[in-house]
Amino acid sequence: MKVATLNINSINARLDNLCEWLKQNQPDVLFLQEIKCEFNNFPFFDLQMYGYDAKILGQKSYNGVAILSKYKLNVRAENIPDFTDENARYIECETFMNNQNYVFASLYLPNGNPSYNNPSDISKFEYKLKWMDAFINHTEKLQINNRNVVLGGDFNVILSENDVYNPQEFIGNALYRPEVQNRLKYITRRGWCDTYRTLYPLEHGYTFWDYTGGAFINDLGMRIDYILSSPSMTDCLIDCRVDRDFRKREKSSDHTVLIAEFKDL
DNA sequence: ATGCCGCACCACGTGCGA
Repeated sequence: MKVATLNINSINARLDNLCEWLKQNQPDVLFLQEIKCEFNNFPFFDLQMYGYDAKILGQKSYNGVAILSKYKLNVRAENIPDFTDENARYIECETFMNNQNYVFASLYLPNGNPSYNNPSDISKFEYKLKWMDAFINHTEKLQINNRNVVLGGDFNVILSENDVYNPQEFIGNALYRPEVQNRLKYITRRGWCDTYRTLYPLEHGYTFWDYTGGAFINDLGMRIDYILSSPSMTDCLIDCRVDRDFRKREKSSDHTVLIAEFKDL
C-alpha cells in the first residue's frame, strides 16, 4: 500500500502537475492540504479520469483538505470530532482494501505565528495549541480497538534541530516552539510511527522550501509534513521517502510529496 | 527581510502563508 501526502497550495492552480504525478506514481491514497477551493470548484471529474475517488472538506481561498484513493472512500469525520473549527483542516475516511479496513486522515495544522503587522498577537498560537490538543485527544480514540490508521498532512511542526536548515533562526517560531514539539512527540510516544524519521534517523527529510530567496536550490528547507501510522501498523512499514522532483517542477507548490509504503497486514 | 513568491478573490490591492 502506497500512501502519500502533499500540501498542494491550490489544487486548481496545480491540477496538471497533480494528475501527471498521480499517473507516474500511482499511490493508493493521497492526502492533500490547502486545496483552497470549495466543493463546487473541486476537480472531481479530472481525478476520476485518473482513477481516483475523492472526499474533501473545502473552503474558499484558504485551507481545505482532501483524500484521494483508488478505493472507494467513506467519510467518517469532517473536522476533528467534538472540536469546533471555523477552518477546513481535517477530513477522515474509511476504506476497505486488500481485505482490511483502514482509516485515513488528511490534516492541515494551523501555522500559529502572528501576522507581521501584529507581532504580539498570541491568538493564532493559542488556536494551534487547542487544535493540537483536540487532535491528540482524537488520536487516543483512534487507537481504541487497534484500528489501522494512517494520518498524513502538513503538521506545521519542526520536531527537532535536525528538521530545519537553521534552527537558531527558528527559536520562538510557532513551528519550533517546545509546546508544539512536545505535543507531537507525545503522539509518537503513544506508539504512532513518524514513518520518515523511524527509517531515517539522521537525514534531513525536508518537505518544504520557501518560494523566496532561492530556498530550494540552496536546500534551505524544513520537515513539516508527516505520515504517521498507528501502532498496529508499525511492523508493516516498508519505506518512506521525500519526492523532491515534484518541487522541481514549473509552478510547483512550496511543499513537496512525502510517500510511505506499507506491506499488507 | 511586517513578505524576496505565489495563491485567491467583494481583484490593479489585500490577506494569508512558514
